[in-house]
Amino acid sequence: MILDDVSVDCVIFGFDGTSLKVLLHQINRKVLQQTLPSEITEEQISRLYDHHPGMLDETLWNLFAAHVPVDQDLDAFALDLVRRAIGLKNVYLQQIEAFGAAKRVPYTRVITVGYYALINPAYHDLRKSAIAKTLQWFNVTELPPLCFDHAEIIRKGLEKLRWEAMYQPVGFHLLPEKFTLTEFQTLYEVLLNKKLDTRNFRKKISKMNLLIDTNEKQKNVAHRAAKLYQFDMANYNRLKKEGLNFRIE
Amino acid sequence: MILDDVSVDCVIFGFDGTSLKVLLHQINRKVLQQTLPSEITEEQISRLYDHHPGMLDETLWNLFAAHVPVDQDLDAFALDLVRRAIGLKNVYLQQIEAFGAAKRVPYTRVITVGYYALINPAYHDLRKSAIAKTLQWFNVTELPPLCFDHAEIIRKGLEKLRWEAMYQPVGFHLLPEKFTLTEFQTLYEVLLNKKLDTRNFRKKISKMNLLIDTNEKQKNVAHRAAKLYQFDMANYNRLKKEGLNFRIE
DNA sequence: GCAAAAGTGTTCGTTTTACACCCATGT
DNA sequence: ACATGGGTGTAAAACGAACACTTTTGC
Repeated sequence: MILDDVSVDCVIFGFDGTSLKVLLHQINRKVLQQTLPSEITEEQISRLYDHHPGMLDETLWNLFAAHVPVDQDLDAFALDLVRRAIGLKNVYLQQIEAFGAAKRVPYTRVITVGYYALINPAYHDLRKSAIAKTLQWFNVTELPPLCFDHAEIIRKGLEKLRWEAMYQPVGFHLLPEKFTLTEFQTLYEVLLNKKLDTRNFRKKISKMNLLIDTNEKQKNVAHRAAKLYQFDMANYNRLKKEGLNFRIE
Repeated sequence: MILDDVSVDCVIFGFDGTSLKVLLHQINRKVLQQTLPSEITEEQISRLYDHHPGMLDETLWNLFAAHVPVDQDLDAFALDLVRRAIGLKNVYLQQIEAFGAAKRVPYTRVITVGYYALINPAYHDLRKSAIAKTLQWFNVTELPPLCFDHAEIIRKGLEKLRWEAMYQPVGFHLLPEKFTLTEFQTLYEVLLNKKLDTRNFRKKISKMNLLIDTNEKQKNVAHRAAKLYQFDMANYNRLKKEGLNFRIE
């Protein structure tokens, strides 16, 4: 059994080294069946379609959304949803907030809880996803027409991501496991939407002691190869207890 | 018609000049009828009671909560709820987040959206409230046994309030319209849970240009009377556009 | 005149900003 | 050898932390 009036919507953010992207999809009945929990009946799916005509509009794009099963925790269900969408675990997931305008979905009342996920697109072969054919990455600054209030959910998600990235090292979830300082800086320039001074940025980061030098370098680049670093989660947790305040702005 | 599986829970914070308080109440059937929207039938109230036995437990205290009417915006409904609880408008209200553990309410599935409201207790004669007899302010550090996951909602609300107070001047909503710098400092000491240096605090505040000197002073105090200030909302909005960053930590 | 809280400046160390050149690598 | 991005230090300014005494008021 699912709750007819409560859904979860996931904004999946990715960083390709240059710009911040959102993963969107277009939906059809077959895809919907794979996206929703297996216990859902044909009749329930039909009802969803009757209530969400926008879902079938081929000019509109969607976030990953599904109605919440009556017996599943909200957070756990949001994780499931991301897994079904892109076929992987270990995704960093945060709740954005609840969206509850009475008419956000026409014809029926659905309150949705927004989440955002951070992934590194290079890690994920989207062709393996069950709904691969309709998946596409969009630049956050150039979104296509979106279903329902999905544009608003993305806007709020982005606002929250920016905020969190400034005060907690969540940015690492958008990078490959091993990354260069330039990649790291570019990510923050994109998130904060402003240029940062390279020397000052590097000084700040290195004083934080949050990176492990892997002693590896980039390969096959047509310029001096950059050192590769890893995020030092263990040390971050240690320092956080002692009151470290991470801040990049 | 109300949604059986979606409710709103409001944490009402107040500051009495010394410590941060939460307004809680104990509930009975008569009170519940006044708290819920008028369209709700007797039969629906009975169902609520069947599903929420904790609500009638006289040893437990509650946040202000109600199920969401099918045709009302979530934010607007949360405001209504606060008004019904304490009988006033112009309350600062923020969403905390959605709480969706499958078993947060026993016997039935209810996802709740938490909000926090900031009020100044001196302004509000709680005796005028419809549910006055069961209302009580509790220190946030000395909460009584609470219904459901209300302790968790308060904890998260407090966390969010602290966070917002550090980076946005929301603290003003907890003070009287005219307040002294000492009151303002005490508020932030309570919110941040640490002592602040008076001279440095005053320097910082005055550099922000967010206070209007009312040219009034305290009266009938057994010591030098302090100047009274007002928050300069107009200037705050102007400065925010130019990129002021309010920060107290 | 005394108790109680209001109000005020300076010094010192830290952090932030601004800024320009040499280095390593692939072609 | 050249194009491309990687990597580094220093000086000046702004900011934050620490700290003690005088003023005003009611009793």
